[in-house]
Amino acid sequence: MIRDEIKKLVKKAVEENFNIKLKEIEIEKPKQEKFGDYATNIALIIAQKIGKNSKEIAETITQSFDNLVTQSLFDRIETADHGFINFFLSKKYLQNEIKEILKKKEKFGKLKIGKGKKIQVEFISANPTGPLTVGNARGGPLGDVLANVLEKAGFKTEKAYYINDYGMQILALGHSVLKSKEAKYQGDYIDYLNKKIREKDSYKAGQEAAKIIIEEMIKKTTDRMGIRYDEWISENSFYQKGEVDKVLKFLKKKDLLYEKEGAVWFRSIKFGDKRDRVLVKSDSWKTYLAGDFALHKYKFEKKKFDKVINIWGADHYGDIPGLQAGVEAIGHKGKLDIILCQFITLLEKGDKKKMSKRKGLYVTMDELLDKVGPDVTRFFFLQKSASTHLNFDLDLAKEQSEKNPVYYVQYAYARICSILRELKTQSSKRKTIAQNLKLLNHPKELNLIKQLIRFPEIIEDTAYDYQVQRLPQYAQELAALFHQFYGDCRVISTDKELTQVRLALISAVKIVFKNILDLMGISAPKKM
RNA sequence: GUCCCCAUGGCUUAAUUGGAUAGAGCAACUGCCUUCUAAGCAGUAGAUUCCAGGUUCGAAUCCUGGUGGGGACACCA
Repeated sequence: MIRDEIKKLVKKAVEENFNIKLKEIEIEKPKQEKFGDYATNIALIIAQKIGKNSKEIAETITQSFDNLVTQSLFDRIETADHGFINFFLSKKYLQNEIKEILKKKEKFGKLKIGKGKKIQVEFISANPTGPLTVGNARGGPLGDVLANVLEKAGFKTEKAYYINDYGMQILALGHSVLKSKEAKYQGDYIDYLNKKIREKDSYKAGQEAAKIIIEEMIKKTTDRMGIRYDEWISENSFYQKGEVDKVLKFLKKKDLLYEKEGAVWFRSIKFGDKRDRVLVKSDSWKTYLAGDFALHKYKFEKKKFDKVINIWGADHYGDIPGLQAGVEAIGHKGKLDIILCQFITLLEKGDKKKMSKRKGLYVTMDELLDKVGPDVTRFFFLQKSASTHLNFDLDLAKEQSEKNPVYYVQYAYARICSILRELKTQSSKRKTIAQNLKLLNHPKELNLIKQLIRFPEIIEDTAYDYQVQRLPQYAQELAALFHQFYGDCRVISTDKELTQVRLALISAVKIVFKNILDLMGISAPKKM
């Protein structure tokens, strides 16, 4: 990655010229072309530290790069007004990168950040008490794509769905299925389950119902969304295997449990929590948190994940300290990251209503998939950061689907395929890797290459900060640059050499499109 | 009451985590199809980034105080 190269160069230059040790250097992509392809603000940052003018510092650093310009990596390196240092990549460097991409193909962008490390992303994990709604499935595309990105970054990655098939909501489901007085859930699926289930015991009926809901409803929906889980983990299985009791015993040994008012409490205050948490209620049922401890012990010890990412709804915000305390207590501090997804507010005839399964007030993911299809659905959710509060209106989603940017991206891909088909009919044998890459001189061509070489940076940044919306954004930018190129530069022409290098260029663009679409789990149509 | 998240053109939103002139899409308006797909391209218009202070070379981003919306404060999950 050229960005890494620049990072190293700047770091070295600063350390040599100013005798400062630096941890990390930010190399950014300036918004404006005139500020170069890459830029660093390092001079402004160290100016205060060493009490010198930032512009002077920048100039000193820039001067130490003089020999590099001749190495043909950069056309020029400039210092700007405030002390920014701007790097302008050379044409030669850009042209040669095409070869690199054609050689690596689908492995282009593959990094080694996570080499030798196992990571798990757990997402959706909605209670098995009804169909998936657009609310609780919001984390689906996010988690799925985050896991894909981490895999690309070199981690050994797994995707998991945790099934809460133990506890009061299962009992409530059972009551609902049996149509007893304590029924809480309603809907057609409850009627269906009522007919199907013979079991008369409420809790057992609830467990049976949960199993059916997972198998016949939730799994089908996640399949339709294009999500393939590596593991469906049952909470109840931890009880059956005695794993929950084991964790409790372990904590007791460490003197982290105590009894109060007939319940068993966990001393989470010891780990920075504001209050202690109940693990065993006075009615002897275990709480959700107790199961979660067993779950995370399983994740870290049995499955040996070095890092676990859980994607939760914002309503679980209050549970974070308790779980983090537990993770620390069982000896895995710092290995758990939790991403909170903000809520989706349902707009119904202009009124805002919080979705509620119990009230039967929700839009199911299946409805959305029926109306707009999986590609639009995924793109729609991927574009929005997890912290965005979203107003959701099915009609608006429908309207937006018709003009969804996903088609813009897919259309670019289809156009490339179309050109490649056309070329195939014209000549059967053509070398893909061109010799005359220096013919790629048009600004639209160079801009396109600049975007291509950013692809690995997108993977790197997202692997660190989990901001998945960067992917659809990148894809749109790439598509825009391709469409512009398409407008100005004909690929197929009478100039055979030019045709050949442009063929190489669009082949590289195709590779990157395929890469990014695969990461997002969105189809790459050869025709539209 | 305490804590968390959010507020960006008419709408949906982004901003490389403090960087240079706030970037897209939709909607509106003007051009462009006898040449590889017009689901496209080129262009116009539209923003005091909720308000008021503060921190500094520099703020949508950080701090303080408000306003508005969502969420959490259980022996529910």
